This record gives sequence, structure tokens and C-alpha cells, in this order.
Amino acid sequence: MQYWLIKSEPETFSWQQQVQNGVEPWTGVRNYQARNNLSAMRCGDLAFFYHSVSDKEIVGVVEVVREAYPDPTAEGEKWVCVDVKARGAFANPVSLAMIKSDPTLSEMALLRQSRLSVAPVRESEWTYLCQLGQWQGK
DNA sequence: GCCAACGTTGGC
DNA sequence: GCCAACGTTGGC
Repeated sequence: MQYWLIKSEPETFSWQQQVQNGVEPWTGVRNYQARNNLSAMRCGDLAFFYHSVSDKEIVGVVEVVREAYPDPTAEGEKWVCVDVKARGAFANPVSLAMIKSDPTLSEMALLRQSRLSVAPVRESEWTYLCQLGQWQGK
């Protein structure tokens, strides 16, 4: 079981859309490191859904329900996507400012590599953030 | 709107 | 293979 954080600009694809759609293909990744992370995802892995740019906060949790397959929005088979399913919102979204100000989270890949759109999350970070966000899932 | 941090591209 | 120029992401 691995944990992840995936970013989306809410103007492009928001958490609200994810909830409405249920299962959604996570397409459009065009960065090798992010692609490698997508490929490493397994069914049942959980990921934070992060709104970048305008909101800058973790808003919910999704579950990987289909492992990497060729991204239909890309030419050829070079890039991949996974399918993710909404698993519940954070009752209390955790902002980037909060993450930055918390020494417990200072090692997060989100902070160390701000441009990486699909990043791993440590189990300790996952547990801590779920408490902060009051995630109602399990 | 600006800019830092990356990534990519293309000339040499 | 190096590196300058350019493009993109995302925070501020």
C-alpha cells in the first residue's frame, strides 16, 4: 500500500467534478517523474487530491481503481494515466501554508519539488494529514 | 503580473 | 555532450 498526492488546477478539473464523476481517468501527465509515479500506483493505493494555483490546499482523498494504461489524450503509448475514484472530502481542507508551517511535514515531496504533479507521500505524513484534514473515510 | 525552479529543445 | 534559449508550472 502506497500513498500519493496528485495535483489539479481547480479551473481545469476540480474535486467537485471528481465527486460528481465518481471514477475518473487521471490524464494529461507529461513529465517523466510524474509518469513513473503513476506507473508505480497499485489498485487500492490512496492519494490526496490537491488543488494547485488558486486554492493551494488538499481537499479530499481518491483511491486508485485502475493501474497505469496508455493515456488516451496523448499520441502513442508514451504517456500513461490511472483511474481514480473519490473516497471522501477533507472536512477541514489543509492549505499549503499550513503544510509549510508544520515542521512534521517539512520533508514532503510537495514542498521539496513544487512542480511535481504526482508525488509520493510517506505513511507518517499520510496519517498526520488525515487527522489534520478530518478525513471522514477510513 | 512576476519570477524561481525546472524541463525541453536545438545549435554547435 | 554541452549549454543557451525558451517554455511551463505553480507560488507569491
